Amino acid sequence: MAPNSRFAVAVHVMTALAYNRGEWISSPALAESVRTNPVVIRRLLGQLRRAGLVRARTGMAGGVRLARRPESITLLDVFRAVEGGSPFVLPDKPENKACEVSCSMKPLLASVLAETDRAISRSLEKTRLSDLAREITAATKSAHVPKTAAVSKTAR
Amino acid sequence: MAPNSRFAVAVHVMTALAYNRGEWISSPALAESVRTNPVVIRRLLGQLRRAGLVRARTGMAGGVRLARRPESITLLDVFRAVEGGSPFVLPDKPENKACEVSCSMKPLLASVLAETDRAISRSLEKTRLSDLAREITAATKSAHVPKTAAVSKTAR
DNA sequence: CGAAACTGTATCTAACACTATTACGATTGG
DNA sequence: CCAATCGTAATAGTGTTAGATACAGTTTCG
Repeated sequence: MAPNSRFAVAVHVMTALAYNRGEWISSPALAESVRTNPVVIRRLLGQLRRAGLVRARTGMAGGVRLARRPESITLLDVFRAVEGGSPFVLPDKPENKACEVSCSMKPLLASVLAETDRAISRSLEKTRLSDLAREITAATKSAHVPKTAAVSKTAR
Repeated sequence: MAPNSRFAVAVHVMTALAYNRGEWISSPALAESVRTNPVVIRRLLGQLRRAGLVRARTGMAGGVRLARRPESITLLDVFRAVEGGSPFVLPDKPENKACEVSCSMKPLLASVLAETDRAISRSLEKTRLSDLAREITAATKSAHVPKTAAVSKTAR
């Protein structure tokens, strides 16, 4: 799979949980929806669980559901849970003391990257899981589908 | 070094060139400022050159200088030149036709990531190379330094 | 009770990306 | 001619990620 698809997969999973609000969904079911391995999903769910975004239940008929209302969870919450921090990093090389540019660079870069992070955060916090779930409902309705009705919502 | 430090190094290099406006700076000199290998710098400069941001001159006393005025180059130009596109990617797995969420996910994610990219772009295009060069001048002045004056501006 | 279906980890592997380094041909100035 | 440079190729080492198998602990249900 693509490298660094964690955020995309996390949004997919969280949206599926929001769409199936209240139900306990298993990692194999989510894995089929994402088309990946259940363990990959469980690893991701571990991060989301430790961030307080989902609750898990063990045992048969176990699975995962959102820990909070989908209206109160934004993509920024998901992003923070699964991506450590900035997608860009500062090299941690020591500065070259003989060079004026090198000596001033670190704080300069830090402020640039911090501003970029703020921009990303502001963008992501505009979208809530409830928005995405609603869009899926709309897209599904507009598609000329349900003859069999009551399709398994995620898969299986 | 840190993975994905290309953007940070590119900003460092371009700022150094803006600070030494008009002069031809060699890749070994830039490499000392960044504390990395000259070839790493030359590879990066290749991307910046193909993007029309710098000009190179071969031969002894060769090197690189900005191709345009530092006032007309923003960090977005630098970003576009060295980072392909979005820091996040969509997995290219086929969707699960039996799942409503999976079927609607790709366009949804695409629009979310596109909006994030726009936010990053708007943030980066606010800063011009001339801004950074000026900040280095200010930082260097405020430091209680020049007794020896006329320090080699980059290094060596 | 016992089988079945989960979660949560640990571990291993293969693929991939990135940095660093060495090497070499071509170019240019002194 | 010689030295310093660019541009590029080839290679090695490192780190990250997804995928996959395995297994202990938990819970439901017949």
